[in-house]
Amino acid sequence: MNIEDVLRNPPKTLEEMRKVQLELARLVSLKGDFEAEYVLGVDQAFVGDTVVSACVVLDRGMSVVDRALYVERTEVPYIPTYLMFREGSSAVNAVRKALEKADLRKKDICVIVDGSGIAHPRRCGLATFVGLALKVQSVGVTKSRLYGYYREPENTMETTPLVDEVSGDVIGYAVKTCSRCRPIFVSPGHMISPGEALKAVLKTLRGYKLPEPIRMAHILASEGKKWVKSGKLALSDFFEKD
DNA sequence: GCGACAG
DNA sequence: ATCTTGTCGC
Repeated sequence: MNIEDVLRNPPKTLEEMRKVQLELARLVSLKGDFEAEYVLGVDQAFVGDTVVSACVVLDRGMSVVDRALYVERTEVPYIPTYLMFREGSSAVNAVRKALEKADLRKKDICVIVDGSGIAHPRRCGLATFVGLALKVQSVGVTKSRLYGYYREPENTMETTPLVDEVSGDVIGYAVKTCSRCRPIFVSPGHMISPGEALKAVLKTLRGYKLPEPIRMAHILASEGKKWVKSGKLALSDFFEKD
């Protein structure tokens, strides 16, 4: 069983999904530094069960280089810890489309996803799924905690470790990115260490609560959602032009 | 049984 | 995530 099979033939029951996550978690690599030339942000918006995935490509200076939208239907409802089965396919396709448009090499990118990495009960969140599916470096960022113990960071830009509730391993960090905001949670998705995942987020912050890649993707997804509702954007084919 | 629970 | 206007505060 490999991840291509998962994308082609998605598990149907929760038990199957749980098993898939456990298997995929074994394939994760927590080695790697944040040295990519380009940072991609991925986020989703919804219109009923239609997923609108947005992927924005930025350079190290956080200037937007390219954007891509991918729209598809989803069968799976939102169930905590099983988010990858609802948004994973669309998210992966949006990144593929962006990679093709900008003609980028997987070795030169880091994908920051709006969702958990290994900070997940079975160490297999949405960011991990995207990283494994495309074999690219990925980082997960969430606005609330899904899994792990942590001490509330008190001062702006203070970071505290996110600890695995069972093993005690450091699986990510809580970061108080702005004075009067709740912290965001960062964890490695694939091919990067917890410390470097944190560096990736800190280096892409630009005065807002969320790192630029995610913030930009969120804005694009909202635009895409608007277009879908007005009929100006239809379901994507496997690979179509713009 | 009760509470927790990404988006 | 989504439904939604104004509004309090840095």
